[in-house]
Amino acid sequence: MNQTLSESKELLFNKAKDFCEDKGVRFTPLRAKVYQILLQEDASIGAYDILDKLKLIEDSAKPPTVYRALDFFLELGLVHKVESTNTFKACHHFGCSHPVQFLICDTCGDVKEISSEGVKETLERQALQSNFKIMTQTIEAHGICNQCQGTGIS
Amino acid sequence: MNQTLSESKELLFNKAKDFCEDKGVRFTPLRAKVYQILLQEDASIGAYDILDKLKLIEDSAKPPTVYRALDFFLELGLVHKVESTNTFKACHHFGCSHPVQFLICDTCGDVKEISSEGVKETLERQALQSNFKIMTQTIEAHGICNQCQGTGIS
DNA sequence: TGGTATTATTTTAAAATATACCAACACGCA
DNA sequence: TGCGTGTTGGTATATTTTAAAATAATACCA
Repeated sequence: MNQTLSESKELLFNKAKDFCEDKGVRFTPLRAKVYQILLQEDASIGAYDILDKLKLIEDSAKPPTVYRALDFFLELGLVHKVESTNTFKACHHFGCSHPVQFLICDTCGDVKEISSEGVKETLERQALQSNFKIMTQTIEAHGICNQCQGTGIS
Repeated sequence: MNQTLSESKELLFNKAKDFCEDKGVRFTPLRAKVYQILLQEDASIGAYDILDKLKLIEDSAKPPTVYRALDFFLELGLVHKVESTNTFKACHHFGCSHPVQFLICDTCGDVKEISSEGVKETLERQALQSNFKIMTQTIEAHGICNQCQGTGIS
């Protein structure tokens, strides 16, 4: 099947499929296609970019096609939304509950997901000072990734 | 002039005006009106809600009118954008350089801006482990504010 | 295997958010 | 006064997201 995916991503694809089946929700062919498109990206990707790619293999695809699939995955935690760019990214370690933070390179577009308990807890502690009870966190850093910083020393 | 603003907000309004004049940029009547609308809100407010309010006193207002004013204030740091809701909020302590985090109450809509160096630095430290150089941070917590949590004990 | 309930998909449409572009005007300065 | 820059006006359009209704597919149970 997923010949366009690297081996590690194919593993993730199968893990996602199993995850859905375990939960009793359906990993349909359409959802599979959307998920595969998401997996192909190291950057995060916009809904309409997904749509363009999807249309190549699924002529009937329309905006709601993509958004419904995205909603499905977002709900399950298999995909995250990057709020500051209105884009989406497959999560590489779903299943386990974990905090989410993104490092977004404004030079190459790459989006790295990190998962720091410390960051999450620091914000929680801070919120507690206002007696604010946090349900969800959106934490996104924009900047320059390792690759895009020259490695020269002087 | 600003009869609809409380005293503290009128102070802020004047501070913003002075801030612009000091910087040599123009705090025009149109911008003043948009800023006033922003100040009136404790919640954050969407661009089109601003537009609706602006139209009441400025018939010619169109979407670009609002976005231009918003861009102006965003650039100066007088207004922040809440990325997770596509809304905007006047900053209550511009001028001094400070980190920005938002506590967004999903019950009443209130948006509280906090400014924790600790949160900022914790994320920075975390990013450094990936050798990622942060330029800007988007940190937004959704949850329930103090007011909206019952105060009952049992 | 057939019936039924549920869930997914298709399709059309539109709402909500944001920008591009060009012309006209106004203000600050030479 | 005239020039240049910045601001506003106005039209149009792009982008992102959701609504709603009809149809189709699937799971599940008897």
